Amino acid sequence: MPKKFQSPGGMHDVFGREYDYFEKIREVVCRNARIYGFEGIETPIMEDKRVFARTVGEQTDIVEKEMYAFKTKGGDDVALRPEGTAPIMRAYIEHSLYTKPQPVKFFYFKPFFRYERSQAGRYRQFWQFGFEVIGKGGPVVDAQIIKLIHNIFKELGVKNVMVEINNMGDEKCREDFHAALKKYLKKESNLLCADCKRRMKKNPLRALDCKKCVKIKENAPQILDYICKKCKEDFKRTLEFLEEVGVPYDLNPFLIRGLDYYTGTVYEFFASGKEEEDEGAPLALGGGGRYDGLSEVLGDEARPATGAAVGVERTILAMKESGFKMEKERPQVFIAQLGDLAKKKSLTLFEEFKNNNIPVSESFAQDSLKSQMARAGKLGATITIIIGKEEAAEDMVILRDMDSGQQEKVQTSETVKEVKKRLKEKKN
RNA sequence: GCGGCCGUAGCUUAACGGUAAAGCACUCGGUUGUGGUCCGAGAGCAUGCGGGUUCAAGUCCCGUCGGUCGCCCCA
Repeated sequence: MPKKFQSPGGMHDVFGREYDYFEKIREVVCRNARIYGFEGIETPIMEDKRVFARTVGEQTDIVEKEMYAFKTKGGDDVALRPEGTAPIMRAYIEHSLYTKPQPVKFFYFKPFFRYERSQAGRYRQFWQFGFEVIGKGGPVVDAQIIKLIHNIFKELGVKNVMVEINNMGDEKCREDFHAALKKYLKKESNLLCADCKRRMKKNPLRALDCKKCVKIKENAPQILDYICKKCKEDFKRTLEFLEEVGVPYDLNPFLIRGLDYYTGTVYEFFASGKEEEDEGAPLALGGGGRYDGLSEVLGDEARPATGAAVGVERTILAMKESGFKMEKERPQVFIAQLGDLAKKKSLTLFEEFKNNNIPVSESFAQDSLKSQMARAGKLGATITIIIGKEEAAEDMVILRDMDSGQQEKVQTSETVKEVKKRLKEKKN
């Protein structure tokens, strides 16, 4: 008995309705990205492992336990990309893109890989779209990317999108804050839940984001009191720009991003979907921020940079929750044929429609008219062209209005013209 | 990596420990060449996989793989 194969764990086939969602999002993203002056970029699906280890952070879960890393036959350590920013920075440096007019703006829409237990909106192969602006930056750029993503969500019908924003400070001010926070947490450790006590060492910042440890937040040192003048000024201006373009945001002084390369302003997008108080934290749709230090980690000069990425599967979840209706593209015209001569004429006619940019469906592989009509009905065709033996012989076709059932014979040569006319009438 | 729940046809679900069913979907019919309704028929390598208990396992037990939810973390 043949064994049935399954797709690898946490990875899915995308087709049918799901594919329609993907295509819709891709279309909206690409169009908006172009308008905002982003160019597309494709980087290899894998990179030298160090590209991620150094940038994302050796201590992060992504690098420590979630990377699909392996040795090639040649002995190179490579990893399937777990995220999109580091590869793009690598490409920027490798191709000396700082010799281009700055900043360089890239967008992408592609799959990423992280080896972890799958869960709602979390897969081992997942898709993200994202934007990166490298070489020249400033608060206005951050605000514009947030606005861009906000627009995309709006166009995709995702309701109740919330932006949470914070400033993590640059490396220097962050260090001061970390020290102060650690000291505080140590002193107040009796307020911490068991989980937070455990993560004290590795990730003390998480305590501030913990739902159980509410009390600890009250007197905790705030990052915003520790960041330097420049960070503070940048942050303030970003917020002003956001107000200018009408993007509502929540200041979240406890927002922390999981990747090491972030500096300064950071933000995450949430869709608050159905409000159910005691449910877990709403799923983050995406996030981003400044990463001015990244280029140096990869061995280049300092380059101001900022970017954001959004999860496609999570966006689809949010679209569905928001009641977004995927309107299926229905064929307007269907060609049904009967007999060999009619089949030949159908092929020619099909090409003629194609040349006129009118999408046409067919089921040439089926011979019985009945099943072809059934197919046309199922697809939702507006007009069906029927070419029977008789019609083929006299060089005519039947146009059938699928709603009213009315039929009319026209010359084969007039078919496209007549169909166009009818479709137009239908629209009005 | 850890814990809860789940795994029967393409899909949604039945089956007291005793012959594995139904609906939807699919294909074909309901006389010569006409769909979305109706009627009929057909087809389908279905109990995820491997062990165990039992006269007998879809059903109970163990393992494993997958899914799902949560933890961790994150998109």
